[in-house]
Order: sequence, then C-alpha cells, then structure tokens
Amino acid sequence: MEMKAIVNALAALAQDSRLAIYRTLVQAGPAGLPAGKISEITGIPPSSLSFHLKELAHADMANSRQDGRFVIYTANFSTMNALIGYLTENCCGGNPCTPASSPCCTPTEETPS
Amino acid sequence: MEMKAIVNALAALAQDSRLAIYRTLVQAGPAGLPAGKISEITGIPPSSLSFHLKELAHADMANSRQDGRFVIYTANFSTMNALIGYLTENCCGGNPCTPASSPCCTPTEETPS
DNA sequence: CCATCATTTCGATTATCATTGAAATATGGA
DNA sequence: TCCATATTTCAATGATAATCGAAATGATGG
Repeated sequence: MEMKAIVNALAALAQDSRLAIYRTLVQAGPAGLPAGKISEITGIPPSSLSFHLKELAHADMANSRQDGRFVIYTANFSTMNALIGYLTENCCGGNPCTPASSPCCTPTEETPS
Repeated sequence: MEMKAIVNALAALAQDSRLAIYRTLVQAGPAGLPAGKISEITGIPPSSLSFHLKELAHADMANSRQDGRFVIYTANFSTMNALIGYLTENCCGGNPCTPASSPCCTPTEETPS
C-alpha cells in the first residue's frame, strides 16, 4: 500500500461521521447494512450519509452491492488491515507488533524483557 | 483513548506533509530532530512546517523540547500505540491482533487455524 | 545588549470539505 | 404502467485547512 492510498484511508476515517459509519459497518460484519439502516443507526440524514459513504468507498474502506432496491455497504477489512500494517511498520520505529505483546510501538531497540 | 482524540490523531496523519514529517520523526527515534533539520529533510518551508508541527503536537502525535536555540521534535509513540490499538479493537470486527498472527482484521469469528 | 541564527506568528490567498433540503434516479411489485 | 420506497445527485452555503513570504519572537555567545 502506497503513501497516497494511506493518506486517503486515514482521511476517510478522520471525520466524526465517517468514523461512526465505519464502526457501524464493522459491527455489521460481512453481511453489511443497507444505507437506510446506517442512516437510522447513526442519525445522519440520507444525503449526508451518501456523501460520506462515497468517500469511504473511494478510499476503498467500504464496498457496496445492490440487493433488490437496497444498496448494502460493507467494511473493507483488508484495507484496514493494510492500514494497520503500514502504521505498524512505518510509524512504529521498525518494531512491528511482535507476537505475544499487544503494544506495538517502542521507539528504539530495547526489547522490553 | 476516546473518539475525539482518535479523530484528531487520524486527521493529523491524513495529510501528505504531516505523514512525511511524522515518519521522519519516527525514523529519528527518541533523539528527535530540530525543526530546521526536518525542513531540510522534507523540503517543507519553515513556516509551513511550523504549522504542521503544531497540528501534530496538538493531536499529541509529537512532542517538542527546547535545546539551546533549537526546538527538538519527537514522535509520540504512545499515541500511535493507542491509535493502532483503537483501530485494531474497534475497527477490526472484534478480532484484535492475536499473538503470533500478523494480520489483525478478520470480519467474523472464524479464527484461521 | 547586540548580532545572529532558529523558529514561530501574521496575513492574505486559494482550495477543499461538510451539511442538507429538494429534485432526480433506480428498483420492484400491484 | 404507475406507485411506493431506497438511494443518489444537485446546488447553495458556511466552515475549515493548506500554503508560504515577510515580519516578529526567542535564544545564545561574544
């Protein structure tokens, strides 16, 4: 994943409404949710929601499929995975998430015993 | 880490110049870099750089300390850690980075064997 | 306390983003 | 076809962000 895609993904999530939308989609899992339901859950009016969903989709953080007269949106987990991977590898001092330790970022070598 | 802080942290990184600055700081480690050096490395003019550094500091992604007539900036690793933690826990379908598996995000239960 | 260097603030400009009602489009069923 | 429902586009508005030269501020050593 290249720099530009990373900035797009970060920008997609760096907004109250969109982060809320994305979290809602994550909770819904692969089944996803129709736009109307997302609007209902988040309280974001349809036209605003559509704007934000387009942003998320454009950043490849969400996908959509037509189901009858509904449009079902789903979180794109692989992009989130790639984003976390990038942050871990490029923004954590070269100490990627070592197995068996939840905290990922440690500035220098100094592997905590 | 609460929602607002997360959005701030994401917004701080969701910008070409600032992501570049942050990565530069990460590479520099806890020793950090003076503003002038960052400007030199990234090619961002001092006034723009100062603007972006303030953004990063305000989002608690970077810290500064005075050293003689230099101002040394350092990446705030703990905030990045918290950010990665949030994304992993809240945006990855409840499958936080299980030890001994690098990919964090899997939509449903289905723990890969 | 002055000359010098490092950094920040100011100010003006331009661009981009967020919001939302109303109208348009698409879909499926009677 | 025609209606009801779901979603998107349009358009207008207000808000926020990015850029950078020039001037101001802060720090140090002589």
